[in-house]
Amino acid sequence: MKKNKKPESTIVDIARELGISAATVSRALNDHPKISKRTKERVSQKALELGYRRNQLASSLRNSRTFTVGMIVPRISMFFHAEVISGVQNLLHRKGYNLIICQSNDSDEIEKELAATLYSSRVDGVLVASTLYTTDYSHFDVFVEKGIPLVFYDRVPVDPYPAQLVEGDEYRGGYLAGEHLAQMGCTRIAAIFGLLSCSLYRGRLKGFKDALTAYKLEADESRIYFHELTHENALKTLEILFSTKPYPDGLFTANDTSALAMLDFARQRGIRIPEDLKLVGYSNDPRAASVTPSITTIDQFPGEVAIQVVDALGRLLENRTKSILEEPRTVVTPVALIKRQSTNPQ
Amino acid sequence: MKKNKKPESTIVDIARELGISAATVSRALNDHPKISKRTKERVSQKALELGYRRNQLASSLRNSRTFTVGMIVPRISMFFHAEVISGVQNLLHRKGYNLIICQSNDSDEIEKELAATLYSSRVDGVLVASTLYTTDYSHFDVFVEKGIPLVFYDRVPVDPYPAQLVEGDEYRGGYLAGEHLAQMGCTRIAAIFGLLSCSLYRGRLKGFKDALTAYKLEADESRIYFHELTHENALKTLEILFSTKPYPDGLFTANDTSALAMLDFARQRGIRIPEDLKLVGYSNDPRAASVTPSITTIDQFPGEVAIQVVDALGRLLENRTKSILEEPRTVVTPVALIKRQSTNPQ
DNA sequence: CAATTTTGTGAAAACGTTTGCATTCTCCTT
DNA sequence: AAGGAGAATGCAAACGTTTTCACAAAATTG
Repeated sequence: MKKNKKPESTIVDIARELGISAATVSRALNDHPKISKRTKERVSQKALELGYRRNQLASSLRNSRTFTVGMIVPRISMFFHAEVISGVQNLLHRKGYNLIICQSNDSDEIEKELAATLYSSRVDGVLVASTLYTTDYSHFDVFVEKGIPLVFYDRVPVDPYPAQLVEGDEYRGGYLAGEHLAQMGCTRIAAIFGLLSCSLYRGRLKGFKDALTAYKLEADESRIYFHELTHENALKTLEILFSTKPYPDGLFTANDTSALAMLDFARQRGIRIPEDLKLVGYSNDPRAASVTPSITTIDQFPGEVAIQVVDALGRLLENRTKSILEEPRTVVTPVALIKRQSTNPQ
Repeated sequence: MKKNKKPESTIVDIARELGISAATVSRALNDHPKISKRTKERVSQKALELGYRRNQLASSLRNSRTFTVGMIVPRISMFFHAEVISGVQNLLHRKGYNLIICQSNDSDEIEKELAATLYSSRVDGVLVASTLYTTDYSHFDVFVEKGIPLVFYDRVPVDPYPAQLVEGDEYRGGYLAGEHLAQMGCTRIAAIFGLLSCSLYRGRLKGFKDALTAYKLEADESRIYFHELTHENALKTLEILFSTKPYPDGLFTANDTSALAMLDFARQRGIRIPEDLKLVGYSNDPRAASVTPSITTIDQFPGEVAIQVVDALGRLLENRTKSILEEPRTVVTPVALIKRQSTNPQ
């Protein structure tokens, strides 16, 4: 199937055919007020006829605006991130922006590389949920220096960084979880968090501890674990937690994958949930709703996060055209406790 | 925080500082063989010093290669698609390509728009899982005409279309499901499919019917339903299916969401699974594994789909540089039956 | 040592679009 | 009728890079 690729037609082609200048064609296509109605009609007619499509590259080069936004996420297929991406993409599309998606696979090396590529592509703005291990954010400096809108969300820099931040109310999430377990009568509460290098878990831990304190339960440090929140890691920790009596009667895991691991472990060891142990997860992963017993968890409202992220970006994009730069600002998105069977004594 | 955006430095700046020509700088940066080692070193040294980053726009405009691939999917957050996107993004990144993601939200109007935008952005290739309703594929003609690599996957054109196709083995998936239900002793087998406008369900239906026939079970048309596969729709259909005895003793749903709906319905109506009814879903959604009873389903190996898609695209991209165009070709990716509790009589 | 090849570099054009400024033409105004 | 205003368009430069062609200098050859 030999294809004779037609060459792309340009405004120059249109101009030639119509016997006018390329400048006029350009203005006509952009609905410039000084161009006569008649010319505009002739131009758009001819454009259609020749199958003309604007070359966005050339346009962007000239205007230094690409109408493209870059997004770096740790893993596209994680439920929360997939939802945020989906929301962001829809919102940006409405504003006439494209979205370049990159995933760091939670490697800060790759993250660096991606930042460089996005800069090369001269994106108009960048959205980042960084890796769990990013502590040095200097690979984003180039965007700050060049005044390119930069928004961090979810996993945000721990130390002050001159960019917009959109973060979940991690403290409240942790607090709600701890409070709920306390209210349900747990006294030996254990918890599993991710590494504290990541902003997420710092907040959750603090909120969790404060809740226990508020309920006159000392947070027992020996029952709090920190590691990457995978299914396997969770099982290992649970082995330890349930190796010596008294067993914990409440468990907060900082993601739902670990909570699901607890369910497996419980089934295998004959631990009854919620009777013997009450369980709270985090993220409101769809699986948490469909397992038996369903898992009490903290919803992060990814749709709302998407809205806030795009909103913050939008403000920056507008300000940039006015070349006013905004103060770094932090937006906190809500969380909510979703009560389910795993903490419900009937 | 007023920022004086530094202007971006260009190869011309480097050239000026070094007292050489821009052409030489360009060649040095691209590791052109004719440039002396010494010059290359001086250039890359100075580039680093000035914080130079290639302007990909200008480069692309000149070379008419953007190293960007566009991808149109119905919904980013659907499990299967999120997995494919994730795989594709990783593979493309390794090849030095960026990925622009677009979601059609299953609207063919939006799909059209997105195709036009991607063309405007002069992507080097396009990957498409079309909407459930796309029957007219002419908005992709522009890519075919201009010889831009185009790969359809998952939801592919039903009628012949001159592009590469990567589709799951839908026939086999349907067959495996029907066969398994038959082997487990079901005799009154019902099924719920999506609309037959979509390639997916045609294949699954045919395979399913053939399996029943092979097991001497006539496929009872009155027990086969077609509609958009949402939770609510499934419940409505189930109301009908379970309104008159004899009730079905086997059910195949063409996605897992509907299978989960069946689980809810069963719980509510006191139908025991698998004792009273055996259930097979499709897609191997993570929820299918974690519910009780866990749901037997068909895995589509999204990772493998990603590999095949990128492979097909890769061949096209290479051929394009040699300006040989490949015959349209169809690759079929495997599926597998994952047996779980919903069909397992202890 | 002259002739030839090789090596390294530069000048300029090109990619397709946008835009500041200039220009033409028409239509008023006094 | 001269001058001015306004409308519609054109000219040419610019965005930053790559590449063809040409050319000088250096190295090789006989």
